[in-house]
Amino acid sequence: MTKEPSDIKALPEICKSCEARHKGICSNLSDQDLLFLSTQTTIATYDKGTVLVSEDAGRDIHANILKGVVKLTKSQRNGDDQIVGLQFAPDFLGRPLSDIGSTNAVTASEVRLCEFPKGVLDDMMARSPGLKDLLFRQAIIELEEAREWMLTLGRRTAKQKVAAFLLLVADQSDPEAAQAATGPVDVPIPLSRAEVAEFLGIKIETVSRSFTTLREEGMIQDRAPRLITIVDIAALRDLVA
Amino acid sequence: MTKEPSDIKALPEICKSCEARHKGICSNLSDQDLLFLSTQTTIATYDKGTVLVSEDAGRDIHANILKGVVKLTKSQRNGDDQIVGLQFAPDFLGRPLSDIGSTNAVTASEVRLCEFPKGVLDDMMARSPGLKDLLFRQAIIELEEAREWMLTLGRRTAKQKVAAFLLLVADQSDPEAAQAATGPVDVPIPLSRAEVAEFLGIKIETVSRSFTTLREEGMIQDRAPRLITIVDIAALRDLVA
DNA sequence: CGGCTCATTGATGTAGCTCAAGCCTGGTGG
DNA sequence: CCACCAGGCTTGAGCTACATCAATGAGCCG
Repeated sequence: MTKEPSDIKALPEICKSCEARHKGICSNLSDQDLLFLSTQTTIATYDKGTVLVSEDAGRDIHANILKGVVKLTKSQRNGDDQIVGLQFAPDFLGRPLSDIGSTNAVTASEVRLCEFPKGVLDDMMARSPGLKDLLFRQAIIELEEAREWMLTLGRRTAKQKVAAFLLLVADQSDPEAAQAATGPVDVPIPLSRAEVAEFLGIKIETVSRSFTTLREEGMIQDRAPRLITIVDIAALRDLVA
Repeated sequence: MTKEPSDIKALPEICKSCEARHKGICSNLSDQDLLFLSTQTTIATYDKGTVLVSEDAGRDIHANILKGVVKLTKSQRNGDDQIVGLQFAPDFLGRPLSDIGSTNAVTASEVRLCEFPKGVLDDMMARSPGLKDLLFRQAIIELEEAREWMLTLGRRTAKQKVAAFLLLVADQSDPEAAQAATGPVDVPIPLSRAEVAEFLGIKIETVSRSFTTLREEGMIQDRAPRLITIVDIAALRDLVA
């Protein structure tokens, strides 16, 4: 982990080019609120595999994701975890009401964060109702996504699960191409096979077999390790039903 | 469906004994806000199987649940649905930011609601920030519950799924007994076998077999149709891991 | 080059699905 | 009051998708 203290005067440098300023949580802050917030934040980069939020590890980061992918997980006593969601830039990461729940957050790649100290978030929410609205909105979006994923976990075959995963990632990495009715889409896969398995509730071998089936059927092609292209995204969408 | 217009002067009658007044969404309203709200609400009772919220049926009720059980569902084009959550009194039912998502709500029993007209909720949220906080809080709680259920859907066997369902219902219908470390708990089952199957992502026959296995193992006993007793709730909890 | 980790592939086992037959329970009508 | 029927639940017999166990291959780094 490396830290770079944010320079108070450097607001434009930090925030101007920041996605969170435009699409994320900061988009609704007044200039002076943003200036104040920027004096409180720390930019930090974490290696893959770092625990960012965990009840029993006592970590509870609140931050905007600037770069990278964070996986949200739930654990059982027996040891095997379930990935319950992924977060990408410029999502807000952290538990607004941190007394509730026991979801953990772990980096799935190198991740760069813009962190708020615990407590500053609450102050800002009290001060700027627009911020609270945005967090409320994100919570509702995440709730919908979670419920949508329950469909994938409960009602779909392994092949459909992998297809759903590819669509999710495609939509994240290249929204325009993914929304298009047709045409190939290049998709970087942000997770290892083991992590995909954890996300889909199946075993790693089954993930692998599903990938090769999709490849044999011409729906996807391998470009490089961790990079595939979806040949016909409409067909893939169709498969998921 | 039957309707009873709420009497403006009858605030005490309607709200005093209402769970929502104490534990639910109304608990944070001032007396005059509550009085105003009560002039806008309608008490209504719906038969089992009534669609309360559905994007494409054009229904979008906002209400407190006074009695009964509501199931939240997601549909696929292929026709088979997934129940993604249950709601009980005195939960708030409805989509605070109704532009997001496509979850449906259908009554699983006879249900009595205290309905707000669409729009009044937004007014009240703007007027009473405490109300917004409560809705925010409920959204986060539901998000955690959804993610917890993803564990059940993705990582557990049929028997464990049924056990998890019984624990969920027990905790809902008799929290004190369900929290207790030991002792039998009577649990009314609010769903048909078909609905339980839809909730757990398994087939109805498998639900049935799991029930009989649990019965044979002495973990549960049949009391009546739709009423079982959990003989040893700690053991059941243990099973789920 | 040897020793990693990660991914693929094959062979076999099994939980849960499918298909199909009873069986209660409650309602309806003679 | 009983006979009948319909819908929901249970049980059985076989099948299939995925898990498990095990071996091999491909990139990567010391």
